[in-house]
Amino acid sequence: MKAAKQLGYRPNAIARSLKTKQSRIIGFFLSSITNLFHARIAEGLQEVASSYGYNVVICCTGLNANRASAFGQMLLESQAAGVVFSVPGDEAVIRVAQSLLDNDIPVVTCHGSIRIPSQDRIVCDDFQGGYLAAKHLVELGHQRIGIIGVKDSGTSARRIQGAASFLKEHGIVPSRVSIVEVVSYSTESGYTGVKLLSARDEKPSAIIAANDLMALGVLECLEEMELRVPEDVSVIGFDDSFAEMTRPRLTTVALPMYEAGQVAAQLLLERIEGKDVGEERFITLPERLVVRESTTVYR
Amino acid sequence: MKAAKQLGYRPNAIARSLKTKQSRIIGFFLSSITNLFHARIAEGLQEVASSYGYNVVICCTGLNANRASAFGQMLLESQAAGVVFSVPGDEAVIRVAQSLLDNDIPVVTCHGSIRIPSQDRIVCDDFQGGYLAAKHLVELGHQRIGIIGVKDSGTSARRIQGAASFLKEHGIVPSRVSIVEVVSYSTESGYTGVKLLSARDEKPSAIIAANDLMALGVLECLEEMELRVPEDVSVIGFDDSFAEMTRPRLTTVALPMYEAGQVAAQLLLERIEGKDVGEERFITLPERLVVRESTTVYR
DNA sequence: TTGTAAGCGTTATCAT
DNA sequence: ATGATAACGCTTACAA
Repeated sequence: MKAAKQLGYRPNAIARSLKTKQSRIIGFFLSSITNLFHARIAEGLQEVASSYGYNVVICCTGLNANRASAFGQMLLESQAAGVVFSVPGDEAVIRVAQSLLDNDIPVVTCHGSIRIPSQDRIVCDDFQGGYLAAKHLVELGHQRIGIIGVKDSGTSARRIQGAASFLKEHGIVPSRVSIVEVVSYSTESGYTGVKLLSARDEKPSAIIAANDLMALGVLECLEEMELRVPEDVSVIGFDDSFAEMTRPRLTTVALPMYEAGQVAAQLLLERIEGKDVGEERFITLPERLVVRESTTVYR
Repeated sequence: MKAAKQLGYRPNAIARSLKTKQSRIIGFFLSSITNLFHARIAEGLQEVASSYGYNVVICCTGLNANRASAFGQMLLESQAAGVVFSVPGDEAVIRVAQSLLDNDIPVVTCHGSIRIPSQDRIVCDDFQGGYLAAKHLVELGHQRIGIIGVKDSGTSARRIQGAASFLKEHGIVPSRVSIVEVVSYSTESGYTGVKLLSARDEKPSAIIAANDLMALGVLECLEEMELRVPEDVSVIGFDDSFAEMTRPRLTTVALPMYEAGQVAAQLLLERIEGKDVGEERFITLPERLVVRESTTVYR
């Protein structure tokens, strides 16, 4: 040992990997690291991965099938220890995940499509998030609630269900809650959502938008209609992405992405190290209400 | 070849690396991937790296010395092909970069501290960015310009120099440009910057803030003072981070971070593949003005 | 052109 | 306990 230290000996991880038939690389599939959402997952993932001596290599697919396949190929050739997916369930991605699994490489999805074959899954509790949002509004005295959801989005649907569930349980009369659906998670959609809502009989005193981007559009439309936020109508978003940057600052439901990344690493590492965990595990993480300036008591 | 295909042969990258004494891993040092700035670099870096068959592993130091050293160790043991630094020049980081270099692993900095030993460096042209901002304002007819810089920041200083340089060249009388310095790149600092500016004799009709976060604070303070943006005063930021999200949307100077990441990869790859490039290369990338809603013609 | 063998730096097995 | 040896899957140099 003394001689080793004197000579500045450093073990060669490559040689070790050749013998053990496994590198200490964890692949992370995401569409773009530029997305705050995925960046938070990546950070949590890398934190616990590196505390265990594993490295995470980012695989930004840009939703491109060829790129996804190339990453899969590379991960296979590099004898990756495990991989986590945080992407939509495209054909190519599904094939990649399957071939990884076929080669005994553990796979978990973190906020990824249910269509991706994987051993463990981590998701956020959308239902509870919606529930929280509605609860907040009702506690502030609001009775007429508008909800802007996104068509064909499971996440949006679950958020709406959660909100509707709370509203029903607490005696808010169904005719006073208006639900409209728009086509995408965008500022423009939030804007048109408000237009749709104001065409209804009951004008809401509070609006739940399916994410922050849409809430921004809501803010904009409301200003044009000369309604003040929060004095005239309260607004709440989801994600806690840039909610600190809007004026008024957005009240929003925050998603525990950093924690999700950590949990993903933990579960993956257990599989990698060969722990005898059960079959498929399904972890759902609680969401959290962040109250800022866009909501206030009714009247 | 036919047999290989039939049997589903896949070359083993580990074995190859053992022989060639070099893995196809590129390390990327950054404080946090959650920072849009670095995320953009990472994306550019990864894009060209993977087109050459290299993988990038993210090393989020959180500005922590131990973590930085651990990543350095790991990169050495993994026989990393090269590494790029995009972090401040702390003691530990400097030591890491030096030991990498000592082991013949190419190192480049991309928007990193000048104190970090490295073969090539990529930076954005702060001076030209400041120049562009001032030019835009003057072309809109503004004559009384306020500039809010950040103390002890080289970037901020260069931006101010660039702006001042344009102003001087184009006959704006020096007494009409007010420069104040605040302590940090934050919303609060932007806010106090405006207070400082309005204590001066010449009230500016346009304000240049050292980044978008500060510009947001400027917007806020101006609103409190019942000055409209852009009708009463024009505001311009730097970075193009969340400039699309403010109301009014911020005119800002965008930094080519994605491109910087691509260039970093290119230069690094040239070194890795043993091309005979010169000594230290110093690339400075042009910035770009993005005109949105917070600036308009004077009066 | 095709084939054979040595060696990269570990880990694991087997004698000592 | 300690030490020698084979094997991991590739690349490369050299021989046929």
